[in-house]
Amino acid sequence: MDQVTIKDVAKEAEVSPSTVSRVISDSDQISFQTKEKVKNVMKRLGYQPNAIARSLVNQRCNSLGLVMARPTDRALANPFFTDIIQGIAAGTQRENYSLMLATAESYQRESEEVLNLVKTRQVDGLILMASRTNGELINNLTKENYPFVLIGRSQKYSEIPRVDNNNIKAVKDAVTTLLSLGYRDIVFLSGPKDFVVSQDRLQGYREALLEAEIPFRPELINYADFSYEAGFKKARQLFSNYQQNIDLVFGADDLLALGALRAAEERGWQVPEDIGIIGFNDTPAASLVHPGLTTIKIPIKKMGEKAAQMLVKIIEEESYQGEEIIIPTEIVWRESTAQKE
Amino acid sequence: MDQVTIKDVAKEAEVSPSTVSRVISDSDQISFQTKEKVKNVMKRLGYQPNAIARSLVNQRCNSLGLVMARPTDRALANPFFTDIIQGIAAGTQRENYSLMLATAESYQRESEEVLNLVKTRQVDGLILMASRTNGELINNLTKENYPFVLIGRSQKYSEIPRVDNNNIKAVKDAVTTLLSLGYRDIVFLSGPKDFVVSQDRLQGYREALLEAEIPFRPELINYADFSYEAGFKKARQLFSNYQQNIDLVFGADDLLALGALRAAEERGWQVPEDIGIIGFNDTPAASLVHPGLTTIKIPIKKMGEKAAQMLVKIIEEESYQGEEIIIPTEIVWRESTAQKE
DNA sequence: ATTCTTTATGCAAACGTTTGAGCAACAATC
DNA sequence: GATTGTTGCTCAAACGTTTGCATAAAGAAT
Repeated sequence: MDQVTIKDVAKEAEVSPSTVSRVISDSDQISFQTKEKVKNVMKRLGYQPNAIARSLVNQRCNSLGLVMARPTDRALANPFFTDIIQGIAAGTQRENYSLMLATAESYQRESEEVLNLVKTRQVDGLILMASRTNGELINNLTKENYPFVLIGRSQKYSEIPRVDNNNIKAVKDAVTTLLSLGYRDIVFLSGPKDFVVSQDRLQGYREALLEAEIPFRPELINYADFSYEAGFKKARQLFSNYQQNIDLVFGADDLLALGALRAAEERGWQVPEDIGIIGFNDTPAASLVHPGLTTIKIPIKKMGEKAAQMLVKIIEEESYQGEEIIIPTEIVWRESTAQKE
Repeated sequence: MDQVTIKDVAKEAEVSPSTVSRVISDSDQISFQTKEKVKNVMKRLGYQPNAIARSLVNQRCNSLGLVMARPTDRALANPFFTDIIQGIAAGTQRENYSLMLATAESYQRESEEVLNLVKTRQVDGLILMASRTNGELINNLTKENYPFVLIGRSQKYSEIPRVDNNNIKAVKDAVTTLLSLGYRDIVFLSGPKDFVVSQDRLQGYREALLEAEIPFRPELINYADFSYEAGFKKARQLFSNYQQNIDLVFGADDLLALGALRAAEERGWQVPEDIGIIGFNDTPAASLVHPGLTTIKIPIKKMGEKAAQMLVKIIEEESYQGEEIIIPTEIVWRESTAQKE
């Protein structure tokens, strides 16, 4: 319980504290014999350098901060949350840093938490989730030249260290492939308009149609919250309005797609025979439902790892200012889509 | 970027650093006028006390450590993980502590990570997940009187600060109710034998039968990994072996129950008409499948909060040694079970 | 024998706080 | 006018490290 300090080790080994310190850092100013002697004592006493004291003199604490809002829209945050944290934790660890996790009740308070961490010097840098991240905050951090990395995309700030996936391309590629499978009348079930992800995914859809020279039908674009219920309701309504003229539902999130799946089932439509369905994110549930949901998988964990890695590099390498890393996505084909004859 | 220190504030306010410090702690040794003057300067310079320096002198860093293994059995960890972290984070924050998150690749390395955090004094106390937590580790921490709280239950060590739910009672109550609904031949799909949760849940099942004086049929007890696939395979096999003689499947985890649901569907059995199904944990997917899965919900988030709260109390109150907090569970009735006529 | 290098170590200051002890200045008591 | 008490502040040590500089010892070069 009582802490063994460098002085205890020094006394026991009959050297000065500075010598012990230099043994720890494996300085070549210390003779082999002394090193051995000191190392033995350290082991015997179970000595571990006090990280706090170290941080104080080094002016660096070897820890990264992750700030996440934990608001009510749990549905969106959930699968993402797990993987992103795991990834970041893994990356952080690999770089021999610690991870401080701060959460905030709201997006607004998120900034306060961030600033608190920063100002009190509890972390050397920050990983921020882009979802709706406060623009002012990012501005401030940039201005102060404070190390940070963004996960995701913030519309207003493009020249910023970040790791992301290309939502536009992911959807565009998927839709293009779906068109080649024979689908033509594709409903797009988008998330809320004010999310950058929503806008990007929708754009991918439009670009694919444009390229394939398929006329764009505005009534097929629909907005809903990122939730199962919202997807269900919207899909049900769509199905009854346009039943003759749609053959696939593209959900901008798996939850939306799962809602649509349920709506199809309710209507007695066979999936994929009567209508195809595709989602986004490869939520765990996507593989558990029946038929399995075709979806687009983002390697979220890897994104977290990359972010941590990049942040450490920004912190440690004076000249490195960060970059934009785009992680490729992948379509996971399951039974909810098929080749149309 | 450059840090504003207490000395800068002192100089600017024409007082000594100690005075500034006492203003921060709102000591009554400082006059109202001086306090105001100093506070103004602090605000003007944007001063925030350096947490590291503070920790060094206080011998306390105001942060809690959470160590989690992130092994391959992602399925089990997943829904739990999210909520537990959110809860712990919320609790930690409310107590004005920070949260350090360390993950380990394996259960074995979990101990190393823990000891590292502890020895280097990066945290004031630990929250441990019980799943398979290393017994030796717990022994050591207890012996050293190092503050920690366990979430879940470790069989060997009962007199330990922890927050948990009562798995035995939860299952027993559920089974008792199910019996009263008319179910009688209940398959129990257990998790791996070496998990304490598995054993407890199974025991709840047996106690309920015993109390209702229903003969125990050993062939109805089956073990599987906590996974969807394992549940599916086991259930499929059971269904073909005992199709006349079972009317409900109790999955010790939602994934197992979902697998069983799928197996029933494959066989063309109607749920709940032909067979009832119940799970455990109220995984997000439980409400997304059709029919909705009846399940037992643990308020995981609340458990995390309680754990954080208790840990802080242990740290701060000399005399308080912690306690055992049992959080009640709740049955969530959905369509996969019904009153049998 | 003297000076110069080299090697191995110790000294002391610094990092930014907190806090017990000390001390002026003034008021209250006799 | 001396004594005591109170108020409001400052001084300096301490927390456990790291690191630039000084220095002692030993050997090499003159």
